[in-house]
Amino acid sequence: MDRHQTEKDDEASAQGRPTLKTLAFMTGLGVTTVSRALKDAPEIGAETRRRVQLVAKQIGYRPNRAGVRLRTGKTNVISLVLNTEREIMSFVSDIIYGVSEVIADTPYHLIVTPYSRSQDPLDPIRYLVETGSADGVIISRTQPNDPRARYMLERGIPFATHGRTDMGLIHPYHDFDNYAFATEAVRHLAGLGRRRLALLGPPVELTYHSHTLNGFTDALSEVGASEIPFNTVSIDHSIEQIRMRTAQLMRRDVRPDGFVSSAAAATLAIVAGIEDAGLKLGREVDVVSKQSSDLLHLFRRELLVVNENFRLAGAELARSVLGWIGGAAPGSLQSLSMPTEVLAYRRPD
Amino acid sequence: MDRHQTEKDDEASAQGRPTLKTLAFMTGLGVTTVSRALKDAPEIGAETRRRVQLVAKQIGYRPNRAGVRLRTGKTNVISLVLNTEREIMSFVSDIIYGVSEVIADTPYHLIVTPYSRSQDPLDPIRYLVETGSADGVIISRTQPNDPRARYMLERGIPFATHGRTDMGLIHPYHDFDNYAFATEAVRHLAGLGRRRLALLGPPVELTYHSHTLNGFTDALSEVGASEIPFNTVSIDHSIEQIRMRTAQLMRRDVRPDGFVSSAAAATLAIVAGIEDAGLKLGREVDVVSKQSSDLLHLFRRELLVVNENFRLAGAELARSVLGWIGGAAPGSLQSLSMPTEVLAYRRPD
DNA sequence: GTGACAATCTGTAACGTTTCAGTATATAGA
DNA sequence: TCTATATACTGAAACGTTACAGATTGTCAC
Repeated sequence: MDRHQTEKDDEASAQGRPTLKTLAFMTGLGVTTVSRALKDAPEIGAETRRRVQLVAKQIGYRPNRAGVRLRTGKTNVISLVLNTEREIMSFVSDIIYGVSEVIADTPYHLIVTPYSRSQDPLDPIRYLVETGSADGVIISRTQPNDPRARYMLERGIPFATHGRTDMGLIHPYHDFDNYAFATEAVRHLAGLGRRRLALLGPPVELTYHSHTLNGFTDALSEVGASEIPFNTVSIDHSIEQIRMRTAQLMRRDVRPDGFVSSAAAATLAIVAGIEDAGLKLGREVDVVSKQSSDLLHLFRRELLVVNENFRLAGAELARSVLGWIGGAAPGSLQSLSMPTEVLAYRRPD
Repeated sequence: MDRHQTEKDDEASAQGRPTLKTLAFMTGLGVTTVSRALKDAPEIGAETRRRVQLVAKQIGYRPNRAGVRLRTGKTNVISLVLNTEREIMSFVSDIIYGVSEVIADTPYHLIVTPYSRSQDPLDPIRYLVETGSADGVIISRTQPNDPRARYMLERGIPFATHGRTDMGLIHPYHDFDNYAFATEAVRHLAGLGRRRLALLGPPVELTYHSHTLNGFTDALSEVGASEIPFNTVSIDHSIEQIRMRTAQLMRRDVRPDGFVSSAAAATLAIVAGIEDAGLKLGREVDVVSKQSSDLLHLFRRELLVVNENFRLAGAELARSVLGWIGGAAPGSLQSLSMPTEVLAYRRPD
């Protein structure tokens, strides 16, 4: 009666990582029972369940990921897809930490899937989907009509986008309200008496370009200010390019007396350009900039800043993907983060 | 004679991702033969090999990672272990890209394994080793006597450290020559007539603390300058802390007329502190700083900078780990990166 | 005492791969 | 013609897990 074991079970006592077989041997149960007991299946007796779980904890049993993955197809992997050339530096670091924070006490691992300038952004996505390498995907640099989102939606693989799309398709996203950022920025500049404003925004292909631009122009007409076009560059351009163009612009007859900038590094370049042209921040011109870490006010105290929290974005995106994987409705996994009011660390008076 | 198949093989034609079975069915060979043909095993006929590889390419066969991993234990994963609180921002981003660059055309995936302040740094390593989650590991924030390196060396898992250890144990590393950085920095400051120098270095527990400090003090005596102690803070401290301490220091009677700073963000804080005390960079005091992205000269043109290339570090570290996995001698996988000469973007004259 | 039924537990097969121990054929040597 | 050997291929087993389809109890109504 207590001789249930087959001869093979004895091997289970061999050293190495404990498996279900080890647990089965130790508890005198079958591997099936052990497997089910560990996941609280209903047809397992309460005492058995407790016993198995106790032993499992004691010997530090951890399910073999390859075994689970092979059998079930579940990878327990979230992939973060990043552009290795154009991504904002602090974005990469913070979003990774945000994601990590959320998946820390889940069985999920985070894998980073990079793609470079030259590649079709769809390439890494195709790879992930075709090889079934991840249960969920996070993408950034979202476009209004984003082939990646469409592709993943078609294949039914859970994902979340940093930034919204505009294709009439529903999927999880997290976005910063760049419309609100731009309007706030313009209003603030107007409050300082600035009347001719220039915008250094994201590149046209990204969705938040139009969000930012719309906020900018709407607020311009609201406050009765005018735009000095500055769309030969975007925050994707090099520091040197932006600096040079800014200096050119500031040497014109009609030059802006205010800037709105969508990224901190670009703001450094704008300020350098302004100073190259012999003008002074806070005197001839003011700049409102987004930043993701609290450093711009050290750069020039006259800078006006709005904070965008990428770590929070990472956490939200991770929560969204996990939610979708867990069966939640994609439409319920969308979030928008509001900008803080414009922060002036020290206004000259 | 052409009826080798068992009844089961017919299933192979079912849709879904192609497997070895699919290939075996299509080529009329056994799965073993296909498996061996794909990895250029010697006992496979030349024509068969070519035929199998052609078909495999045509239908886009990709080995199932879970299958390989389960059978062989090979994960094809490199894990980058990061501290989610203390890591330098640009370090995270650049090192990831550097690693990605190297593993791009290998079967390896990069997984990011985070740990937080509260945790024992050994925890994530133990997890990786115990669960066999990675074939190779990259760690940063290396200490002279680093329990993580010792642990991995004992278990025989390939790894590389960013920074050297000092335990008499041999393992791959990549390091920036911080001794050379500090000596160069001091010499340059001395060349500008600076005589009382302060060092804002890494925290004491990291190996490159003493490298930096030794370079600093050695060069001090070489040029006959003296040290103003500034070791109540390190580059790990918050911007606010560093700023405050710097301002305190600069208001003393004997204050430094030169700083050496090991990190760009810390340098921003130092400069802010200097200016808080009513002094001017380039006049009363000069600062030499390491930076990893080319932004400090925009901040204050008087800053003197030395570049440390983290992307290259990432690439080197990845190459080292892959090399070790591939059977190279750990001692042959060590590299040291020399600092550029101190760059002054524009010296006031 | 029998049958029905629920409550627990179990072995087998399969996921895709590689390794092991072969098998079949051809070639060569005697 | 026979044996030995090299060449080219093969099936079965195993890695650790879960799903499926039972199997073994005990309880209860009749």
